[in-house]
Amino acid sequence: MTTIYDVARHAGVSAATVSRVANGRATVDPVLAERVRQAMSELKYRPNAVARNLRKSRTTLWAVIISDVGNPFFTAMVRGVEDVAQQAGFSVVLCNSDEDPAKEGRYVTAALDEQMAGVIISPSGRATHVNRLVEAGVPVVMIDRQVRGSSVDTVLVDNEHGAELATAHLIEAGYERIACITGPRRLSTAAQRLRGYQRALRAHGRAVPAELIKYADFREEGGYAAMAELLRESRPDAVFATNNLMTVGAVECLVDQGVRIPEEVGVVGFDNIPWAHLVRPSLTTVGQPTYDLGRTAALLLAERIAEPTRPATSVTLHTRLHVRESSVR
Amino acid sequence: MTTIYDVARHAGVSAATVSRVANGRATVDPVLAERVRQAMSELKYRPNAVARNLRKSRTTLWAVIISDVGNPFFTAMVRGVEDVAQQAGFSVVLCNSDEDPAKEGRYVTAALDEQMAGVIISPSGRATHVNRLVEAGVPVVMIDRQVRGSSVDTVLVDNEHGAELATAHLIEAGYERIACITGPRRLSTAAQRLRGYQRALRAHGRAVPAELIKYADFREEGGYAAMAELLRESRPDAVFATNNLMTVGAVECLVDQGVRIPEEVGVVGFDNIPWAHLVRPSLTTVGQPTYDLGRTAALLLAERIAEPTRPATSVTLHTRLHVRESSVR
DNA sequence: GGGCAACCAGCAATCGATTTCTCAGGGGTG
DNA sequence: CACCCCTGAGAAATCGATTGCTGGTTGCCC
Repeated sequence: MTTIYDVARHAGVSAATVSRVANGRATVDPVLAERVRQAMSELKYRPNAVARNLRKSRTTLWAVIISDVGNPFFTAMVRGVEDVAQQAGFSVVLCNSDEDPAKEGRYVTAALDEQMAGVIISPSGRATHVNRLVEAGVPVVMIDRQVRGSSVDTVLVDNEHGAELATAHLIEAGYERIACITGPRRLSTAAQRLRGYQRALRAHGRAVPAELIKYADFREEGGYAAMAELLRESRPDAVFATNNLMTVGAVECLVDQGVRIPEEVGVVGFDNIPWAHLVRPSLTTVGQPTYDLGRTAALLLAERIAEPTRPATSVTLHTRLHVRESSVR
Repeated sequence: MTTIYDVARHAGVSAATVSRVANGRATVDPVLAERVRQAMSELKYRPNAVARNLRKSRTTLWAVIISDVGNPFFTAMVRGVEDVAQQAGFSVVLCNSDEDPAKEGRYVTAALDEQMAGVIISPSGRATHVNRLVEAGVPVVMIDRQVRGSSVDTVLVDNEHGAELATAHLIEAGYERIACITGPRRLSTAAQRLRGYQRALRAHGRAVPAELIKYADFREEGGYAAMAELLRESRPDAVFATNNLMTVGAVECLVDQGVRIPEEVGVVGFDNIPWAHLVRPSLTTVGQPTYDLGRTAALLLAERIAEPTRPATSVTLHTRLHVRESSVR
């Protein structure tokens, strides 16, 4: 590999001058600068990023810690992050925590050790890991989920409102026993969407029967199992599932058991489901602006890096109900 | 941040000794070692990975360069890579080339600058970028696609065979005018799958009419457009699409135009399609062992890092035809 | 008891770029 | 004409960890 010293020798200047030229510092004689540029291109010089990182004690990498790379919701988000990062001169390290706080912790540690320039995290539990980053002075943005006890930039959607719309829609479509399959209690999205569901029921003068609420794991299997339990125990005539994978699981269960959608059971899911319109019946969903969620988080992170002391802001983006066949009988 | 010198001072030893303890070198007196460990935990010492990287001139990061994070095929693969990487003590940087050689080139440059320990790449075009890595001595594994003119470890599936099975299945199901929507000519997967299609036709004594072959872009829109053209120009009664997104696009087009599947047009797609069984009619696909593709590539990369001079190997995994409703009338 | 080997800790060099400090030289001003 | 200021380039320190080399100590054997 050619180093800055090789270039310096070749151009007949010192390494300091080469560095100055490479970084666009103004204080270099144009003639010398040209000679340096010449040498750089002749030797195909590329600065060693690791050495630069050590000296500057900061890299050009962002860590994006999400809980499931297999979930299209998160990858769409990552795409938004990546596009902004690229623009701003950062690369994105994607980390998959699998909803496991220990794994999340390991990635946070790695982000600290590697001196990442910033972290975008969809926290899978308590505030501990996020706080470690904050305490170390690493710029952080929380995305999709929030966690109590940390004041950091946050990008969310109006979960409660979206869930309320979805549930109200089912009520207005004439369903009576509307169940809710929600996610792990520790996740803010699960809690908020459940709250929206409850609020809609109350607003329509309905009871909120505990047996119609199931806590699952935000995965396909969990949705399937929860739906199976519901069918066995309390025979709902509609179900609101609080994320995409659980919606798919619930539908699978209904199909397997020969329950007709939407005639016997109406279905609404939170999150976009890729090709929701190809599934028969097509699925009614609460759509989220996933890409923009990522974009916004990335923009916030870039701003925080530029201006580390400014107060934390929280951005809420809007969801939209897409009514399709699965909820209209 | 506490450095190795802080620990050394606190434990009353030299930095060298701390380093040796931290790296588990045997040549340290157990008493001293214990004192060092004590000091490390008291000061919450974490070695600075960047400094270590500089000294060792190599990191613990792998770059995985794929052409579409939005495609579940690639993310499933990444998951396989990640699990192995984690085990072997590496972190994964996910890079999205978007099928754009220029963007791919930028990521390769970044991988070189950052001294990544290895690269897994699904090359989007010519050999140039892969060769830059090889020439720089960076361990590389090609995945999913191959590129001529580079001898590097490769993990593929039996594309031609899978395509042949798919096409033969359509022939045996009684379809007469079987079209093929394939991907960009420069991609080996597109070429091989097309070849399998042609071979199956010939093996059954069929002509291979040029008007039934469309080249598209491996994306949903491309599949849609190609299907629309086919319907307009040459009225096929079946279609074989060579990747998942184009299959979805083709089906959308058929649905939009009110063409019944499988009665009027039979459909088989290459690649798994998430929830293929929920789509009505459920889609017949050539399934690939995506997770294992990633796993295998990661294992090869780990081996090559351990033993850089061994000859390049090429692993071919097997596809499997999943017959569902869309191809049986 | 002396000599030699083995062991082990520390010094100092090193990785490659950045940046502070220093100093030379040119130009301007009194 | 002398002095000062300013510009710009180079020398050297620095970031934090690793590692070859050196030399002191201990232990074993004759």
